[in-house]
Amino acid sequence: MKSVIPVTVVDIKVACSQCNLRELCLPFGLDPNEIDQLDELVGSRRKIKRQQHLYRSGDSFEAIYAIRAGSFKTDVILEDGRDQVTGFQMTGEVLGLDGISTEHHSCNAIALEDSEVCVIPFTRLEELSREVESLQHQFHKIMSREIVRDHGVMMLLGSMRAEERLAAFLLNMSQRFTARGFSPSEFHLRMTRDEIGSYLGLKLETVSRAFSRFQEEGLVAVQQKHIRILDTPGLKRLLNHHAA
Amino acid sequence: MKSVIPVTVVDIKVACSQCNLRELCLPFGLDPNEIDQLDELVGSRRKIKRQQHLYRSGDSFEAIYAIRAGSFKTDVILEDGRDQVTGFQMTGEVLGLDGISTEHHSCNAIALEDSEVCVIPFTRLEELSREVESLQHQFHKIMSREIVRDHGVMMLLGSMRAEERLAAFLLNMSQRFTARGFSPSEFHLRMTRDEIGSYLGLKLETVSRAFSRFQEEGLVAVQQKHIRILDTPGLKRLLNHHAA
DNA sequence: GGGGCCCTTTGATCCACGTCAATACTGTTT
DNA sequence: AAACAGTATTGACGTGGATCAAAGGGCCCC
Repeated sequence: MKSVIPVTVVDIKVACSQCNLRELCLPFGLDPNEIDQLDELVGSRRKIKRQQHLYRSGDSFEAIYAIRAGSFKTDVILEDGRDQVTGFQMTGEVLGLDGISTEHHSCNAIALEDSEVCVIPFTRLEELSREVESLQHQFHKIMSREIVRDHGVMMLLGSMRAEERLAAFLLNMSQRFTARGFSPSEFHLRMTRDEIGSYLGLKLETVSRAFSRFQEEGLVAVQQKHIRILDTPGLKRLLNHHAA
Repeated sequence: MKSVIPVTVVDIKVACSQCNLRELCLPFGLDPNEIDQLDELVGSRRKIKRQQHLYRSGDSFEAIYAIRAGSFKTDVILEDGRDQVTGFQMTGEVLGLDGISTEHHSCNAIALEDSEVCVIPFTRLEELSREVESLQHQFHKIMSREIVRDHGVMMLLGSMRAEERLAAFLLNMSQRFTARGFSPSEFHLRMTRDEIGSYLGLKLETVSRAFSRFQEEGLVAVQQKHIRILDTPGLKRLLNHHAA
C-alpha cells in the first residue's frame, strides 16, 4: 500500500525539542535555543534489533547514545566465559559513558527488544558543552548519576540477601517506569530470569524461587515477564527491616 | 622553638605544576600554562586525620577532592546499619564525584590514615573546563574511569568466588602502588580485614582465611597488614582459569 | 497456525561462606 | 613496662543459595 503522505527523512527525524523524553535526557535544563544547538549535534538515529549489539567491548569509542525507544542491557565478559550484567537501560537514559576513559568501550550493550538510539558524537558533545553551560552541567550530572547508581548496585551485591535484591530491583524498575509515565505497579520485564540473576549476582533458579515466594506472600502477581506489584510497602519493608 | 627560615603559606602550598602526582591526577595532559590556571583554581588544601570524614552522605556538594597524601575509603550506609565499602582511594585519585548528580554527597569518605586533599571547587572547575579543552577531557576521563572501575567491582561481587575476589583485590592494589612508584610486590594495606571484606562482599573471617590459604600455597607472605606478593602469575591464574 | 526451542518453575541435594566463639597478636596509651 | 582495645587468626557448625535434574509452558519463527 502506498502512503498518500509524502514522508522525507527530515520528517522522520524527531528533534530533541519535540522528544517527550527530553526531561529525562541530555536536553534537561536547556532553553529552547540551546536545545536547537543540541539537535544539530545529534547526527543520526540508529535502530537496533532485539539481541543485537549497539557496541561491543573493545570497539573504539566515538559517540554516546541516548535511548529513544526500547531498552538495553550492558554486560562485561571474562576470559573464562563468565559474564556479569552491569545494568539495564530504558528510554531517555544514556549509553556508552564507559568508553570515554580509554577511547574504547569496556562493556557490551545489547538491545533487549527492537530499539532506537540517538547517536551523539562525543567530540562534538564536548565542543558544545564548552559553549553551553547548562549542557555541560547536565552531562556531568548524568555521569555522576551513573556512579551513584553503581554504588547502589554494589551495596545490593555486597550486603543484601536474595529476596532483598529482587525487591530492590522491582522497586527500582517500578520507579523508572513511573518516571516515564507508565504504571508504577504493572509492567512487562524485557529481560530473562537469567539476565536478572546475572545483574543481581544470583542464579536464575534463585530469582525464580524468590518471585514465587513474593507471589505466595501476596507481594506481587507474577506471570512470566508480566509483573503486578500488589504491596509496595511490603517490598520496601523487606529492604530496610533486616537487622544487621 | 622558632624557625630560622621564614615560611609563608605560599611556600607551603604545593602547586599542581610541582606535584609529583600530576600524571595521575587532573593535570594530566595539560600544558604548563594550563596547569597554572588549574593551580589558581585549587583553593586550599585540607588535612584529614585518620578515621575522620572528608564528607558525609547528605552533605551539600561544593567541591571535588584530589588526594595529595594518604588514602581513603568511601562507603554507603543503609538505614538498618549495614554498610558497604564502595572503594578505596589512593594519592592522585579524585573523591566526591558522587555529589554532582544531586548536589549532595551520596556516600561517606573517610581517611584510612592521616591524609591531605586538594579542594577543587566544582563550579570553578566547570568554568575552567569550558575554557580549557584538555582539562575538560581529562575530567571526563576521570569520571568514566570511575564508572569502568565500578563495573569491575560489580563483576567481582556478582560472579567471583571468595579467593578470586581477594586475588583480584591484591593485584589491583599492586598495580596502583606500582603506578605511584612503589614496589609492585610488597606493600602495606591501610584498611582492616573487615573493610576489605565489606568491599569484596565477604565477612572478615573469610578474608582472613583466604589470606591464610594464599600463604599456605606460597602465593603471598602475609603479616597482618604487610603483604608480600610471591607469585603474581599464580594469583592471575586464580582469576581466569575458573571454568564457568 | 503449528512446531520447536528457549524460558521458567519446582524439587532434591550439596557446599562455600556465614555465624558463633575462643584465643592471640600488635600497636598505642599511660 | 604494663594494660588495653582494636585487629587478626583459627576452629566448629549452620545455612542460603548453587547445582543438578526434570517437566511444563509460552513465544517466536516459519
